[in-house]
Amino acid sequence: MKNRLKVLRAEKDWTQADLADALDVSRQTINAIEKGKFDPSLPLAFKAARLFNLPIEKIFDDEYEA
Amino acid sequence: MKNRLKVLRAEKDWTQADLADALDVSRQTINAIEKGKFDPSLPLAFKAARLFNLPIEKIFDDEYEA
DNA sequence: ATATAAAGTAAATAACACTTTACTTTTTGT
DNA sequence: ACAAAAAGTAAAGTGTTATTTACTTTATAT
Repeated sequence: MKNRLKVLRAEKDWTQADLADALDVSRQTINAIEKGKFDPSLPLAFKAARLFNLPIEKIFDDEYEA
Repeated sequence: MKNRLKVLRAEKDWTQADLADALDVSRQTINAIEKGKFDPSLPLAFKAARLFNLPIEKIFDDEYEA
């Protein structure tokens, strides 16, 4: 699943480590999600949505298949 | 995490099995999610949102802690 | 150019989403 | 009351999300 975390981070001038701290996950988790290695859990997606004050759908992009 | 699946199902007069079929998961998975035993994955949440034509936040309710 | 910060990557492990099978309890209809 | 459908529950197993530690590569600043 694609996401706009890198852009949203850039807008706030945050490093991956900054975002990781804000979301209470490891820096590697942020990196893996940004690189599309795996999808965040729903609670983590909610946390990101609250942090950026955006709906989940405006951060994560589920281009649906079948 | 709370959710409104039971109500949304009722509005369409669907059983847990009907919803499970529509979302391509097992009936037990629907039951467990409805009973709050675990949270759906983000892709499954997106699928439910599409099915009910609602934003994720209108189906799942993450009352945030800390 | 070189030091430093940031980002990328990888392996091992832990935690959780989801499945299958199977059984019990509750609800609904006649 | 009774049968049938729906919902609830549980255990064992699989795959994925997320963690930690640690190392390499890329970007930034002086």
